[in-house]
Amino acid sequence: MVTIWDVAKDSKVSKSTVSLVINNSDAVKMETKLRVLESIKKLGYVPNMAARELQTKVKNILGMVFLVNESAQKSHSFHSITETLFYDTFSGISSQLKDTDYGLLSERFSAVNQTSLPSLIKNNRVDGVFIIGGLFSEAFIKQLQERKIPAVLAGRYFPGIDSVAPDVHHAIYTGAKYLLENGHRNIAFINGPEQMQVAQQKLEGFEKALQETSETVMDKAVVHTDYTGTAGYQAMKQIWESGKRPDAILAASDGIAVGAMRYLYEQNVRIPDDISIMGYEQSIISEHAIPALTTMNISKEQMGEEACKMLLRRIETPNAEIVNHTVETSLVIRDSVRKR
Amino acid sequence: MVTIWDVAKDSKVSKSTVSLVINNSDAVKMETKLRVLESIKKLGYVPNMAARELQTKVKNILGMVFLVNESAQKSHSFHSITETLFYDTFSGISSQLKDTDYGLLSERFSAVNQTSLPSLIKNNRVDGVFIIGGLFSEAFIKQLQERKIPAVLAGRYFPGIDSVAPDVHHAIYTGAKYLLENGHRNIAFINGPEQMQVAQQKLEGFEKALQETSETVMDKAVVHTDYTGTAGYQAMKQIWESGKRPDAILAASDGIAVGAMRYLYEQNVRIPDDISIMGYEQSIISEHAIPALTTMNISKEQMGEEACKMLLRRIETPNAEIVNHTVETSLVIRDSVRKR
DNA sequence: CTGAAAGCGCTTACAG
DNA sequence: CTGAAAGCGCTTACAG
Repeated sequence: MVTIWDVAKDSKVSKSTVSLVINNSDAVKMETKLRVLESIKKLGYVPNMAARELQTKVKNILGMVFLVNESAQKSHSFHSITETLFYDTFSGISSQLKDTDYGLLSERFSAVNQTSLPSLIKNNRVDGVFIIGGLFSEAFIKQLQERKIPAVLAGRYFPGIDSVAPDVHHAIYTGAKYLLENGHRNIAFINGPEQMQVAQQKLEGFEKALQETSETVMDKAVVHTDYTGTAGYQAMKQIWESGKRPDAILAASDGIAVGAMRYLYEQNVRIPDDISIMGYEQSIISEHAIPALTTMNISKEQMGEEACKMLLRRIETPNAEIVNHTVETSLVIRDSVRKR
Repeated sequence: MVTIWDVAKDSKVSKSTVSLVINNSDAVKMETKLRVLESIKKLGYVPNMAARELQTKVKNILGMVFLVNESAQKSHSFHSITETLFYDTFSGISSQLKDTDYGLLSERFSAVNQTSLPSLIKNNRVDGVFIIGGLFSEAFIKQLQERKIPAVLAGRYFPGIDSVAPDVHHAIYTGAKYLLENGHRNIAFINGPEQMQVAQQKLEGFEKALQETSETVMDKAVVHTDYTGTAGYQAMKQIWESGKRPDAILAASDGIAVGAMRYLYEQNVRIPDDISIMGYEQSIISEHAIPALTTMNISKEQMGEEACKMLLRRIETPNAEIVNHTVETSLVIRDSVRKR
């Protein structure tokens, strides 16, 4: 292995000088610098990260903790809710890290039922960490804070810690509004699990949109379920069998939406001819649904980018004020909603 | 930060002894060992990876290079082919790494048009590397080999280097066979890009199945296209407009299948009543398609697991013989194929 | 502007 | 079974 010492010898300077050159110090005469750079290239020298870290304490590695369910079910079955959050956020972070020296270390971790920390953090392998997804408990966050490791949450807000999350309330509001604008007055809202804070925000967004409509809404139905295809299917079935005939469905996730579409398909109800449907998340399945699903884009990739900027900032200035960032959402109009 | 020295002081032994304990040497008296372990727990000592690496040269980090298209398009649009390969392989590798000390460093990299290596490798940050996906050139593999870094390919075979890949030929053969068994005799095969080796294997698998049928196949159509939804849509359109009316479609990817389904949907052709369709890959979109898509499971997660075992083995014994592993594929029967 | 020296926190022969 | 010592490849004051 070629070391700083080999470079020093080759360019006839001391190790110190080589080090200064590597670290782009301007305290080196241009002539010397060039000579050293020459040797570096000639010898194919690559700095040893471990040696550097031992001195500087900076690892140049960020951690990405992807929160998953304890029950390690098949990653993308019809029952799954993880969908493409991981990949999208990863892409966002990656693109932001492209021109830095940081590497990205990833770990799947279940943070709901346990108070321990990901080994990434426990073993001190990262300078800072992204927590992806909402599947964490308060205890987990407390642990994280005690560790005093720079961290930012991506996907869910939590007080007292940096976070980036979509404006859930506004997103659902926008979706509902769109349905209303298209003449739908009998809307069924298939929401997420009632006990989750996010579901509450979604409900409020939905209600707000309805209230702003001057014409009275004829009917509405709100049902709570999981964010999965199967759950959406069951919820739709329940609505249908209860005799309700909404003219539009607002789903709290693309998974739910597609599940509902499946049920309607089986009942020979045509979308959007007989009923309009609107998803939430802009995941891969919304784009590939038939008909293509109109949905809300919650900018997961952008969330990753933003999270990355925030973490880098936090590492630089550990005591800066906590920031809770909200990411823009937008309507993605495709083929599942029709004017009534 | 608490170091080995603090532990040594606390348990009244030398640093050497503490080091031996940490590394599970059996050359330490049980009594001493216990005392040291006690101190470690008490002080919350965590070994400094950098210092260890500086000595041992092992980083305990594996790299995962995810091959992407140069044209950095939206990660999961209807035009995308990456789909869930990344996440599935990652899951497989992760589960295999769970009980080891290895961390997993990831990087997106475009390896088709350039001969440089991922920075993961260039900067010497990993002990070994997974190359995920088939989007690499021969030059890339050469570079990799010159580096002499332990590496295994996941998703595509290449001579002279460890690899895990599905048995493409057999998978498509099985799919075609299934269509045949269901009485279909007029099958259109929408294959991947003609110049890709994989597409060639797929074609052979398809042809083989047809040849084995004693009854003569009435008609068949083979068209080549990209592995995307839009490409599948266009290919189906082309077939349809040419006047062909196959009774079954065999698609070389779930993306293609769903694209074709979209076109058929627009033509008011019912699946599977009027036409059967079969995908390939068992990606998230096949499970969520309406009707749910019958497809071939190419065991991406298992591929990740296998790749992981292979890489670990390769790191242990660098000179062992090259192995090219083939992973089992299986038919996933859902709702898009009907007996004729 | 450049060099000598100390030290980061470990591991690993080598003595005893 | 345990300790003293060297050394891994860097960075960083400190001299000059």
